[in-house]
Amino acid sequence: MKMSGVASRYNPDVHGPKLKERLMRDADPAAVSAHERVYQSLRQRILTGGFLPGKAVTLRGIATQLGVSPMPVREAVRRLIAERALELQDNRRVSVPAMTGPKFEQILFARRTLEPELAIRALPHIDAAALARIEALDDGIDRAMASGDIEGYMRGNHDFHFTIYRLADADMLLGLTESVWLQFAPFMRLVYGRYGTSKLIDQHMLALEAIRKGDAVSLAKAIREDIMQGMRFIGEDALKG
Amino acid sequence: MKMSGVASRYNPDVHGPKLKERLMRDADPAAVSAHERVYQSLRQRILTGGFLPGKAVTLRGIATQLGVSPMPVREAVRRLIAERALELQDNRRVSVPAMTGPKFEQILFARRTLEPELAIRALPHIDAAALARIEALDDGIDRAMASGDIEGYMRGNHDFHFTIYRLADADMLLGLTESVWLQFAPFMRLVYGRYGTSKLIDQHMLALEAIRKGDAVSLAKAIREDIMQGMRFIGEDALKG
DNA sequence: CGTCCAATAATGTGATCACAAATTCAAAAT
DNA sequence: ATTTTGAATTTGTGATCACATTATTGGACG
Repeated sequence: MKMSGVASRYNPDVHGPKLKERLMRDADPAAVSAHERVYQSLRQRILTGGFLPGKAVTLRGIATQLGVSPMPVREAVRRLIAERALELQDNRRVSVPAMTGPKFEQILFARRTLEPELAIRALPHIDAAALARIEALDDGIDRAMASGDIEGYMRGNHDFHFTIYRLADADMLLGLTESVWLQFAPFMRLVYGRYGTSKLIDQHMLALEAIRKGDAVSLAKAIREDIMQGMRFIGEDALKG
Repeated sequence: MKMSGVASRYNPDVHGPKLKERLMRDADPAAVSAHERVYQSLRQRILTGGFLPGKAVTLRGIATQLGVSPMPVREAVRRLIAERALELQDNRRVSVPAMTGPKFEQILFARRTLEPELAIRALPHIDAAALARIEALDDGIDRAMASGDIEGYMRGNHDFHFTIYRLADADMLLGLTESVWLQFAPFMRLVYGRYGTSKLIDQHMLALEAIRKGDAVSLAKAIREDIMQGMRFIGEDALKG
């Protein structure tokens, strides 16, 4: 077995306590740690609904899939547990937590409170270039919806919102909001998986219009209604089904 | 050197890859993992201002202090970084992050938004026994203030607020709020350390009164004003000094 | 054909090892 | 006396090992 390829890829064979010949470290100055890569990978997968809630996830399993040792996975998973994206069950197994009625309601409160605020703060910083990027993202969402690409839709929707929110230059509030998204995203996927994207309505038009006019009040309202529409869609179905 | 003592305490000497004779595991059914103990310990220390912002913290140093190997410390620290209680600097060092003007303002927004809501939700669940506990905590705060016990004051203040908030039965919002507290607590300590507790005013009277009356509006207002008073105290000083 | 139960495999946790990068510190040079 | 430099130490990261605990499997018994 040849097993060459990317230099930084993990290969169990060549390691050991007495190992003299180390694998090449890429001298890239912007090199990022393995657990950071694992974290980003898991995070993206959670946000696009790649894990079934309740289904146990194993450290060694992920490690093998991602081509790293179990160690960086442990750190990434620990981080995601802290962000409540993952849950440590009583039998020490890790999984995406299930949704409950009270939790759903609290998420809704947090979103309604935080996200319009972020949008309002972002508004003054949205220049023409940023607006173009956001519009392009919305086009991508429409395409994903039309072709029934659930994963693409979810990624686009996330990027649409957070491209705006990031411009608010409010790191601390942004962090809270990211944690909230990690907690409901897996459930969006469940619902969409059942009904497809045909029933989705692009609610972003009003938000874009408000941005173009520089109208903060309308923008906040548009974001709030986008949240309410999407979450009601989940809330009606997922909790009962 | 005798080095006996608690069975679960870590002793570097007796370990090794080939070790046959393992140290006794306590058969306690409620046994908690080492990284959980480390996490709670570090968390409490952060909340009472036990770390100087910006000052680097070393994994091995904490490990030695707490009598564990570096491994559980890594997991606990990773978790605290995710909660933004600690920060990973670009040189890979970890420390309590510094306060900035924008961050302070965002924390204030989050607190004003989340904590009155938690208090309102808690109110219906505060029975006589719970009220007595909360009053006892307030007495403890007064004693700590009178004796200039900064650490005791901070712990009491945290317990006062979170004993109420926990009764809201709103885990998700509680988690967001805990992250927020971890981010400003170290700074409270800095200010109090400079001026002592003499200037502190116990703002909890109004909150207790509102609880006794079952008046949600007054309770929310009292919490909001408690936050504003405490944070203004920090904001005026810490950012300029 | 379903139900226990023992044996086996897999998993999370804690510990140690190895190494590169960062920090520290002391001696040499200016 | 201050700066520079280079060696030695410290630190974070990734990997592997060991073990208790939890799942899973496979066959014996009803």
